[in-house]
Amino acid sequence: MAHKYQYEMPAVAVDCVIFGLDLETKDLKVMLIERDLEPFAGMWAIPGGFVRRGESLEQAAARELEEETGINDVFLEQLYTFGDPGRDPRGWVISVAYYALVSPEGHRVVARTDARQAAWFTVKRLPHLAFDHARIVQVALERLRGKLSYAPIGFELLPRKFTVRQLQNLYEIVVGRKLDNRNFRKKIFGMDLLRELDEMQHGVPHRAARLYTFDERKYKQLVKQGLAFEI
Amino acid sequence: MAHKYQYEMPAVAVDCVIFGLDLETKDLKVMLIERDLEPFAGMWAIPGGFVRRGESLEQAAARELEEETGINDVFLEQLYTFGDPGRDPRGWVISVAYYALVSPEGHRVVARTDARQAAWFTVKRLPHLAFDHARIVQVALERLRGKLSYAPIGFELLPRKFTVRQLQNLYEIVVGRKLDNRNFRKKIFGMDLLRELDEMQHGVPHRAARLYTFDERKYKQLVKQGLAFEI
DNA sequence: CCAAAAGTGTTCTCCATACACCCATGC
DNA sequence: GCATGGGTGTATGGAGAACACTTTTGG
Repeated sequence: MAHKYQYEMPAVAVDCVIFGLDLETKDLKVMLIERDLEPFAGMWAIPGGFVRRGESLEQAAARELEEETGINDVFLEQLYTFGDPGRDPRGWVISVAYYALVSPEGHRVVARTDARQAAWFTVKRLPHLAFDHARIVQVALERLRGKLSYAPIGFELLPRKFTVRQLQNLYEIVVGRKLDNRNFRKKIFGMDLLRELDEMQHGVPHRAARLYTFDERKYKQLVKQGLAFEI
Repeated sequence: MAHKYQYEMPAVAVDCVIFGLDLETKDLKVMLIERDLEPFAGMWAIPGGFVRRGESLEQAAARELEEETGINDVFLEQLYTFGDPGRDPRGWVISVAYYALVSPEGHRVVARTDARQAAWFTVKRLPHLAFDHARIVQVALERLRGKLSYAPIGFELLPRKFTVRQLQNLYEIVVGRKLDNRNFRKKIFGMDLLRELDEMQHGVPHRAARLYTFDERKYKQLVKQGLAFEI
């Protein structure tokens, strides 16, 4: 039982930075919710809440994600734990932050039934955030940028079937710099991680691009051989 | 006040994986303490304890480190937060894990005054550990190995004045594979991060090697220029 | 003078980069 | 037929990897 310890105890929350991609505007987005309770009522924040007895931290993060935004079954990874005294005006609250990567499919617009609204914001122009959430988003962005170059997590931000150009756009958006398309293709195809589909892109006013999927089996084989993903 | 929340609350601990280097035997070591309290009394564990009101998580980790091993003023970085239900037989305890890197100077042998003993163990042959500490050490090892190749944290494990060979040994020990000394020197010197001292190694039964120190100012300049450390 | 580790250059291969044009499709 | 993005090859330079001998010192 927790209360047998001699010291005062903190509350433990999980908060989740949700990243999404707007393939049209080529923007990296973060999903925020509008707080309906004090403190910071009416202000934007990343979704989160208190951990419950009997659940793991990751389960708690997934539950809060689902409850507050309707998003489920996405890439979710622990980011960092924030525990500075004074970070929450209610008292002593330690927050275990996670970040999620969601594909554009099915999560384009999130409509929640409860009063609280959720909406996507471009990372370049975020509103003022509640608590220390600006800091948390900052850390999440650094992690995403860093990890993208050595782990195949970018695919989580794309639809299941995507074009090579979309993949390149993703990297350009997150890294923040243009890449040479010939060199990019060489590298991607050289890793042999994409499965070419018979299907083509459609509904575009120009030549249709071929669609690919990320081949997780090939990736796992590659890892076993000691070869790493790198862009 | 924490107790106004409706849910039961966990206790929050910090635990710390302490890495050290044995330059003689070329072993990577972890410092463990023998528990004197239940649960797991008499078993080896990584040092840790509960966070107190008013201190940050990092302060708590540093305090526990000092209290239980006498080590202070060392590299300390947050690792991961472990919160699976059932990880602590006393009840619901979430642990924020840190890892520390200590240099051989002054911390070769730790003699604590209280009953609990602390000792260095080779990572290759650790005893059975209390709680989920084996898992925590495992995660810390992976982080150390990974981070060593893109951040200049290895110097934290060496004495302030070291030879190039000692630096190479460090990398060979942690990465677990022999490196070509000519290529290693080329790379290290090419980054221009070491300050050459007028001093030489002494007390060795063969040609004495030159001593160097890590030049943090040069490193910070390098980072500003967008150039990254890499081995 | 012998043992042991320090210190030093060159060659080759491969990968990253730079760079420009034709192709397919929708309108 | 034209506008728009899709898709393709080559040449060059730089970095990493492979590789062996001389130098210095203590004993």
